[in-house]
Amino acid sequence: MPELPEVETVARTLAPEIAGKKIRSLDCLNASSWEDTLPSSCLAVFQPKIRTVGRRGKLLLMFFDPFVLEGQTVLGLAFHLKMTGRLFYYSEPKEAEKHTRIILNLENGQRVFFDDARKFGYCRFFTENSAQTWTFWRKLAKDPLEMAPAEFVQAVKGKNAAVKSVLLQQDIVSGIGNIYADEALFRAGILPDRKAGSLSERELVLLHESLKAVLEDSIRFCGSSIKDYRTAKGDVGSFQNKFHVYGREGQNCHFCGRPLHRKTVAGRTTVYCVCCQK
DNA sequence: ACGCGTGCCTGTTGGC
DNA sequence: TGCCAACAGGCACGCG
Repeated sequence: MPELPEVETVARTLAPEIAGKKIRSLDCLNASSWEDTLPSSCLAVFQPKIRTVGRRGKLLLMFFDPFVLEGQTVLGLAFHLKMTGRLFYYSEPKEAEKHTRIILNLENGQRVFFDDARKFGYCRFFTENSAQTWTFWRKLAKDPLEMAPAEFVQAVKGKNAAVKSVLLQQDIVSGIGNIYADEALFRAGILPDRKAGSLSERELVLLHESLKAVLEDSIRFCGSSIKDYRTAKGDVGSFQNKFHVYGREGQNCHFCGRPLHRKTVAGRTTVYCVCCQK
């Protein structure tokens, strides 16, 4: 399940391959994977050059030379990988695979595949007025790496929901999913079902530091490959070998040695240590 | 306004 | 061995 470190890794592995190249066309093999009222066929008309590849929260962004269509200034393509989405770069011609949903045809036969077994992911344009026309885009908050400590404290404090639930809300803080929520809460020594509003200023600052640390550590290891996630070059990440809690229910805590517990918080499987987290 | 439960979607896993 | 329910979970949506 690609979260911030995985999307960041895909962006970093994709950028050197496709930056500076023109998009010739887009093939949509599954209608629901193209989530825009503007037609993807306009790419074949404008053939924009990709400038850079970036990330906003868990959205992967391809910025290209803007063009105007139906009164909208199109700035680039946004991909949300959700759970099983993958982006692969191929320098050689390649047949679509079973789960290939979108193919981006570049110059010289090079292509980018958007594969997505469960079809939760999507691709669409982002435009100069996405803040008016795209609710998710408008509400998407900064990620922990972009936030100053005081910004994080301000965003989270006073919320009545469980702190884990708050961490998963992309309009409060972006980029975090089930894995990094559990890992950061463990590092910070905070129980996942504590009400966010019950956390002290010191705990909130520690949680922010823990989030930044776990996200940066994971980026260093090219993200976590549980099952589906790969880099744009098809390589696995290795941060899954560094997990303290995620997927380790019943196994011993790396710090105190006691078995880790599991419960549902915010509707998600949650693993934690009753001894090390308060 | 906010928190919570449900549906979307399909491949994998585990129990009988 | 085969069947099938349970499970994985980000986000939109509807309800109270």
